[in-house]
Amino acid sequence: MRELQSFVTQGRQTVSSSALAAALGLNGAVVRKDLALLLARMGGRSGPIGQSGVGYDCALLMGRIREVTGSDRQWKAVLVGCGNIGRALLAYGGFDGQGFEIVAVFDAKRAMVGKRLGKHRVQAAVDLRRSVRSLGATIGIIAVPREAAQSVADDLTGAGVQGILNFAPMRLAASETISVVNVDLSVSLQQLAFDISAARSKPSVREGTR
Amino acid sequence: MRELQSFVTQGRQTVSSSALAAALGLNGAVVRKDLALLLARMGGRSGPIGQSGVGYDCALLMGRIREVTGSDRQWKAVLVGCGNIGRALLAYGGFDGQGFEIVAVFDAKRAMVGKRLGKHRVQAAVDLRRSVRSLGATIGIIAVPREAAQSVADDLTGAGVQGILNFAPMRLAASETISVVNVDLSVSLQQLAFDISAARSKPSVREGTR
DNA sequence: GAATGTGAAAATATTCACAGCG
DNA sequence: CGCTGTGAATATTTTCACATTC
Repeated sequence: MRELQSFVTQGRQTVSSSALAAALGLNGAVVRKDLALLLARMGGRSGPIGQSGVGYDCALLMGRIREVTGSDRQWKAVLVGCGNIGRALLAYGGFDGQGFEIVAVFDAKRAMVGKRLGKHRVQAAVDLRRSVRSLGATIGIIAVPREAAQSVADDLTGAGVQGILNFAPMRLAASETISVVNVDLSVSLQQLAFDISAARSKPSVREGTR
Repeated sequence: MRELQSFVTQGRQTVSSSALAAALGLNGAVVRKDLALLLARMGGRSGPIGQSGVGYDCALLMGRIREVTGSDRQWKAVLVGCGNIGRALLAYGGFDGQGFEIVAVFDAKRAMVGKRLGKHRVQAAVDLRRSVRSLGATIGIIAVPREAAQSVADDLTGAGVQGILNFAPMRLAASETISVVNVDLSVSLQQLAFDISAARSKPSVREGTR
């Protein structure tokens, strides 16, 4: 999506699989196949999306990708924990543009409850279930210390969220019906240390998003 | 490493590949093969690490993994950008225990320079190259806005870091000799949205660390 | 001419299954 | 016996290559 956007920004109407691939450090066939596979997920028929001899219409392709990845919907998320990471998330801002909105903020600490953070008033963690339901939030963001994370995850699950973005450095035990994505700083740092070490022995590159 | 640690905490001396696999939601053979492959990276001979009929010695295995992943070394990192994410990283703390230490903090904003954040005094971004060299830092952490990220990456590269942990929402163009790990909030959220959407159509679980 | 979509081929990864060891 | 280490068997992913379309 980012590369597509940058092509659009450059004023391009269409882009070829190989141009995209070059920008991403991939093989053109990968892009074509991934696109075909991804779009095949779109329930019914969406038909071929590229045009022989021309490439892909950037705007059209972006729309289809948004659709199939769920980025076309509006996702309501609740943030649990407003320590440093929580506040960083609130300040991050880049969510709205992507269809994500933080609709409530919770914290277990008495001292935090009632405080204002941006446009949010911090609520007591006790009210989490009720609040999530009444707001219709579908995503929970866990930004609490490790010790509290599992219990928050259980509360979120009980409240009926469909997915959890977990910043606590642990694997959550969660129902099969819930999607969990972990963002873990120490894992990322260790990944980097490993990549650096590996690069010393073998002269090949490694890059990835965690 | 986390699962191993938790087995140790539970008082276990040894652990079998299948016990580890169960904790990680994997197949025992995967664990054995990964371990064999990972330890094979250890330049010379390290010999078999598990014991037939018993399993793996947790402490020994952890040591070997640390060694091969570079977690046994002490990594010095410089943090560039002390907005919300930067400050969250500083407050995170969990680094020292893992062999990572933030040895300097930089920011481009005049108003920030000279301020104290924890035990660090924020330095002017202009001094980055000199400072990185004199401190012998090997990792750079980019926590600046997207617009500034590439230029910071170039500075870090010029200063001779071996790897970059990038929190800016973009792909950095970097020399092949530098390892880059990206941590991207909007990508993680989109991943979650996709997983949720996918779970609605296909009844399979998806979980991952980003 | 340029570039897609996709079978077929090659490369990787995962799983099975079992000989061998303590 | 319980469990590792690993060949062999599967399955999946990646790449190639080309007929087809605009």
